[in-house]
Amino acid sequence: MTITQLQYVLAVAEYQNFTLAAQKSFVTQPTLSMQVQKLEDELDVLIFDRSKKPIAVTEVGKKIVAQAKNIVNEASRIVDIVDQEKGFIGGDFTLGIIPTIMPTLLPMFLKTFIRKYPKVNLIIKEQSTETLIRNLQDNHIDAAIAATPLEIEFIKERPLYYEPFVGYIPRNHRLRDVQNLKPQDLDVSDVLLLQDGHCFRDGVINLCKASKDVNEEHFQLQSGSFETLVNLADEDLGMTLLPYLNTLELDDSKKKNLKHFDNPPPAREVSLIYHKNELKIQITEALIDVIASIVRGAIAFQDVKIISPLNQK
Amino acid sequence: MTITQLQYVLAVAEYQNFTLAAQKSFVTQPTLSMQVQKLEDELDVLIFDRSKKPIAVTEVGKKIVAQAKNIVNEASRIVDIVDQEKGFIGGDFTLGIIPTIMPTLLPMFLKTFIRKYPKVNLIIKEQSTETLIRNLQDNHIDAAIAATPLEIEFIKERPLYYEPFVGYIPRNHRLRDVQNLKPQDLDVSDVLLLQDGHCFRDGVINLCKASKDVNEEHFQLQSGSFETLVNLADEDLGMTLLPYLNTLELDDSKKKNLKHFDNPPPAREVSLIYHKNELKIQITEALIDVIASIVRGAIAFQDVKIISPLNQK
DNA sequence: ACATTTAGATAGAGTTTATCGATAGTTTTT
DNA sequence: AAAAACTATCGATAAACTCTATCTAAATGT
Repeated sequence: MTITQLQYVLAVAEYQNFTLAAQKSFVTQPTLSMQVQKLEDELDVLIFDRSKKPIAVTEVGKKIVAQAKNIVNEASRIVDIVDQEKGFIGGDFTLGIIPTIMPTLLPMFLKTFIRKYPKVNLIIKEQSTETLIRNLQDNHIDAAIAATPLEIEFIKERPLYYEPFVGYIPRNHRLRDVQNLKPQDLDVSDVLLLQDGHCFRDGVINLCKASKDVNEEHFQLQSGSFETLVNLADEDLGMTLLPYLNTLELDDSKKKNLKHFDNPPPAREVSLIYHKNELKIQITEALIDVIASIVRGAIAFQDVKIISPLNQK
Repeated sequence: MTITQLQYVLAVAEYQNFTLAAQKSFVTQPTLSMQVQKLEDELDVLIFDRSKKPIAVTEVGKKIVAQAKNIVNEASRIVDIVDQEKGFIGGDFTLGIIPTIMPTLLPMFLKTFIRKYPKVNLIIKEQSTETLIRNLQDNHIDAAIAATPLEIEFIKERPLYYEPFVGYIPRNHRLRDVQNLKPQDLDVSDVLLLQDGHCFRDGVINLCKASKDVNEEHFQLQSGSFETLVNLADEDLGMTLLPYLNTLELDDSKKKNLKHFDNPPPAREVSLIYHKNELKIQITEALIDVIASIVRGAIAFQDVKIISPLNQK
C-alpha cells in the first residue's frame, strides 16, 4: 500500500471515472487503473464496482475511501510541519468567498496579503455558502469567507468582523421620514432582496421574521447584485438593505437615501471558516491576521445584533 | 513520501540505530539509510542528528516522527477495515498480562480463545503494569490485562471482573480467631507482600493505608509469587492477602487458613486495556468477549469495594 | 600510538515497479 | 448499426528499490 495508490483511489471515488481521475492525478489512465488494481489485489477486496455506470464505490470501498482521505490528509500535514519549522508560508491556497462579501472585502486585503506573503499563490473562488461548505468538506478549497454562524460539525469559524445592515430608502418610500430604522418597521413584501441561494438573503429574511410573521411566498423580486437592487429601489419598487461596506462605494446622491438602524443595528457576522482538520493552518492564520488587522480600522461597531444566516432558525 | 519511508523513520527513531532499525524492518542497512535520506531530501530537513551517539532525533524530527506514527497507524487500519468486512479475525496479537493475574486467568481463557479464533496468533507477555503501559504507547503490544483504574490519557479500560482479596491467616496469627476480616484489622507490618513493582502490592498498601496511617518503610519481606507468600505465612512470618482466583488452587489443608473479608470485600478491578487508537479492535473485542463470558461463571460478587492500584491515591 | 570494532554512507549491479503509448474489449449513446 | 466513451491489457522503458561489497569516521582497546 502506498500513499500514491490511496490518492488514486480518492480521485476515482471523487470523479467516478478512471480516465478523468487519471487526468486530475496527472498520470495516464492505465497507470491509475493498475495502481488501483494493485491495491485491490493486496487488500483482496473490490473497492470499485466497475459494472455500474458511472462507476460505484463498494460498501467496503466507502470505508476504505474515508480512511484513505484521512491518511492522505495526515500525510500532507508532514509538509506543513516542515514548512512551519522553516517559517515558510507559501504554496497554493484556495479561498472561497460568498458573492455578497467578495466585491467589498477582497480589494481591502488582497494587495496587503500578497505583498506580505509573496510565496503564497492565492486562488480566489466566488461561490455560494452551500458550495463553499461542500468544497471545504472535499478539500477543494482551503478556507472560505462567509456569513456565520453556520454550526456545521466539521467547520471551524473565526469571526473577522460584524457588519451592520443599512437601509436604502428611496425618496417616496413610506419609511422615508422616520428618524432611524427599527427591525419591526420592515415588511418583507417591499424589501428588495438578492436571489435565492445568497445567504445574505436568508439573513434578511430572518431579520424580517424576527419582527413579523410573514409568508415567504410573497417576494416579488430578487436580483443578483446590490447595485441592481439600489437601482430598482430608485425606481420606487421598494426599499432594500445593504451591508455596511457596500454603502461606502455609493455616490453621494445615493448616500442620502441611506438610513441607519436604531442601536443595536442588525448585523451579519463575517468569518473565515475552514475544515477542522486544519490543513494549511499557517496560511489560514496569516490570512486571518491580515484581514482582521485591516478590517479593524474600517468597521468599528461594538454593539450589534447578529442576524444568523441559517434558514432553519 | 511513502509509507515505507515513514516506517523506516519510526524504526530509526525507536532503536536510535540504523543497523538495528534495518534488521527490525527486515531490510539491509543501506536500504533503510537511503530511504530515510530520500525522505529527508524531499522534505529538505534533517530528521536525525547522526553526529550524536546514539543518534538523536532533531526538533523537527520529533514532530515528523509523531505524525509518521499517526499516518502508519491510520494506514494499518485499512487492513483492519477489510478484515472486518470479511469477518476475518486473525493475524498476530500481542497481549501483555501482569504477573499476579497471569497464572490464574490465562489458563481459564486461552484454550477457548485459540479454539474459537484459530487464525489469531496470540503472543502472551508477562510484564509489570509500568512496562505494559509503555509498550501500549509504543504499539509493541496490542492490549493488556492489568489492575485498574489507571487513569491514563491514551488508554481505554474495559473491566473484565472484580476480584476480591482473601486473607490467608496462619494458625498462630493474632487474627486467627476473628469471624471475618475488616480492612482496619490489617497492619502492613505483618502482611507479607509481593516485591515492589507488582501492582497488586500497591493495591494492598492502599488498602492498609485506607485503614491506618502507616510508614511504608516497615515492610520486611517481599516475595515474587503468592505460593512463596503462603509458605512464608505458614512459617508464622505473618499473614498475607490473596486475590480470590489464587485461592482456588490451594490444597485443602491450606484452604482452612483462608478468611474472607466482611462485605463489601476489598477487591481489585481487572480490565483489558488498550490504546485508544483502537488498532486491531476486532481481536480486542473478541478477547474481551471470551474472557468476560468465562469469568462471569467463576466470579460472581456483586458488592465489592474497589482498591485502586494507583500509588498516588 | 596503532589496531580493532562499530556504525553509517556510498557505489554498482540486479531486480522490481511505475509509467507510458498503443490497442483491444465493453458498454452506452446516438 | 455506428459512434463514442470508458476500462483493461500488453509490451517497452525509465525510474526506483534493494542487495552485496566497500569505504569512512568515530570510538574502543591493547
